[in-house]
Amino acid sequence: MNLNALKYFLEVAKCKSIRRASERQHVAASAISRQISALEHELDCVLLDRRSDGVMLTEAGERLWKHGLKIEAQLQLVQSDIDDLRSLNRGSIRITTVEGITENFLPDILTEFNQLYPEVTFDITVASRDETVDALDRYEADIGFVYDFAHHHAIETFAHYHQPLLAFVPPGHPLSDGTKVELDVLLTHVHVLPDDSFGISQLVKRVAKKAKAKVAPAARSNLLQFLRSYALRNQAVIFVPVQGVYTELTTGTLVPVNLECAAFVHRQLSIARRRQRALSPGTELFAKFAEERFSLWEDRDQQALSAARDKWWAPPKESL
Amino acid sequence: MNLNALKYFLEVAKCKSIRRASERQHVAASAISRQISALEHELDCVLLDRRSDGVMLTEAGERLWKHGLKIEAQLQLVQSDIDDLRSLNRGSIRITTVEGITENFLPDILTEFNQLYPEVTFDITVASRDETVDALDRYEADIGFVYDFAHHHAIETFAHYHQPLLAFVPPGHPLSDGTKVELDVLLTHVHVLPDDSFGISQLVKRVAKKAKAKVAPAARSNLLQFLRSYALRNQAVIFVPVQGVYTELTTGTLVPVNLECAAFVHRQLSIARRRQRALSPGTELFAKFAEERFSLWEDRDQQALSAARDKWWAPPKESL
DNA sequence: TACATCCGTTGCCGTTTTGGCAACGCCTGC
DNA sequence: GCAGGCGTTGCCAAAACGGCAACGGATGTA
Repeated sequence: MNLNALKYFLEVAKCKSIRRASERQHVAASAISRQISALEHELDCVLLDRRSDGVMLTEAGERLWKHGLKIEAQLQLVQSDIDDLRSLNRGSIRITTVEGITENFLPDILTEFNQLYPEVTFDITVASRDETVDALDRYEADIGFVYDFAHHHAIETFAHYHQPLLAFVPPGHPLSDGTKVELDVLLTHVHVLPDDSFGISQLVKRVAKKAKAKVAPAARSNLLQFLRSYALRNQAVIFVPVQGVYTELTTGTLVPVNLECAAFVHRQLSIARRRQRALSPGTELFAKFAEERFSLWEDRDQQALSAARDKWWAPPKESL
Repeated sequence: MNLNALKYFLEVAKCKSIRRASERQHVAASAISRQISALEHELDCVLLDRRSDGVMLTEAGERLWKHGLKIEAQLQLVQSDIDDLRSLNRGSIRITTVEGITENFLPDILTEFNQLYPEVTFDITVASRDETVDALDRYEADIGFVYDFAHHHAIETFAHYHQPLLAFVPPGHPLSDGTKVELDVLLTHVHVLPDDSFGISQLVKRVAKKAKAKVAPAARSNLLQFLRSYALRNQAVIFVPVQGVYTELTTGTLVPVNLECAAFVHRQLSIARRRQRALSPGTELFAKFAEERFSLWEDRDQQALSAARDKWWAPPKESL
């Protein structure tokens, strides 16, 4: 088998077109056409279903694609594994992550990591949980960060950052003084939620349904940043873990609500990786590094939260 | 990277010589020399330590070798995965196994499997436990059978065939009538043992040491078949699981000894495979097949054993 | 129906890569 | 000092690759 042919085929599989693949690979379409013909002959099967508007993968093509991605990843690994020998630790780490840690935790640990290994560069893609999982599955990302990951045949998680779901309001909100409140009552206030692709939204709805409370967000978005800004301007309740509003919490632009909800406690951020895939030494190193930082940041979150409570919440009644 | 270059390199790594590799690959030595130079240039490292009598792998070479084997295995997998699409299930399954199941269990299930999938061929290598593990680790075998496998970073076991260790003697031996005997007494009789690379030998010695009994085999061998033949001719005790003497047990040329030893009970045969390695569909199929046959053969072993006891052992005293 | 447009394929031909051969330099053992 | 290994290099032929332009087929449009 010829690696060039495989490379072309993988590009065609991505583009679903020989012509587009030829442009992206900077070769003539005929070259790709021929290489793939040779591949088909060698494997004794038809890889592409030629249509008038491009190509579709046949079942055999799908299988070659699946293996080809793996082989491609393996080849990249060789280079970094040998580079690692000179303890250069250069190369790029591709991270796909869900939003929520992109403002503090992630930039912070990346900076810290870069101080130790300046030659390492990062390639960060922010995406939904499902897209993150897909990117890992397709070897388009080396590791990923996801919330409350349940199960996927090809993905495994291996480090956990405990991040309970909390509710926050801007200062001045009636609940900003630490008044104890149940979820059903809280939801009668103006609130915002992420869209249903977020675990947060699904969780809040599930718990609300049990409590027979009505969820009627004043705004929904696939961008937490928007929800924060909206909540600030509209005195709305926002549901996020501390990390999602860490900056606002420490600067006093958002205040925690005194909500206790058992179902919200067990949320966690995890590092995810593709099963049956070896990672480059640098990526392994970074994963370990991130894992170590998890507990540090759990403490920071907790401290920020306590400080905010102490600052904003009225002293408990029994001490009055 | 060029697959041809990698292929040459892997051959060189195996042969530890460019010339020998060139002969095995049917190309000129100069071609290989150049390809490897190119590879070194591309990876920016030295792969081979050129000596007067051949080459040695450098550390970088070792790493490339490790990855290369994996990539090679992946490539083979593509072919069989696509072949499998036509449900031909052809191709070869490479099995490395320890001795002991090579006379009855293995030929039997292979025959049975071949009746279902006639296009599959087998490549059986009998080796020691360590060699079996090595073969799996180096991708030279697809799956393996080993006894009492403990731990190896790259190998995992996934099906178990319970095979207690027993003692057998030829008919006419004083212990052939089912006289209950302890290990220390049994070892005062003439006995034979496999060499120390066998788990059997290690286990018997360990237990004997605890019982302060002396192990002094009249014969040792790395071939069970020899030990059986020797035991038969010399009225010696032989330690094996039922599978090791299944034929002799059913034909009445060997008789079980009435030995009870708790430490001997938990031995098992397992199927082993390399971690992080996908197997061809046919191999997966065969592994499942073998696993299913395990329980059937556990029953057969048990029945053969019971039948032999009923036939040879004197009735228990209390019934006299 | 005729035409334009997009697709993948094929024939031709120059370029690049690969491999065979023989000579070379090097080391080791006799 | 010489013979017999080894890997490497220069030279040249063979093979593989890729660009270009023309072609056949499918689709959409006037």
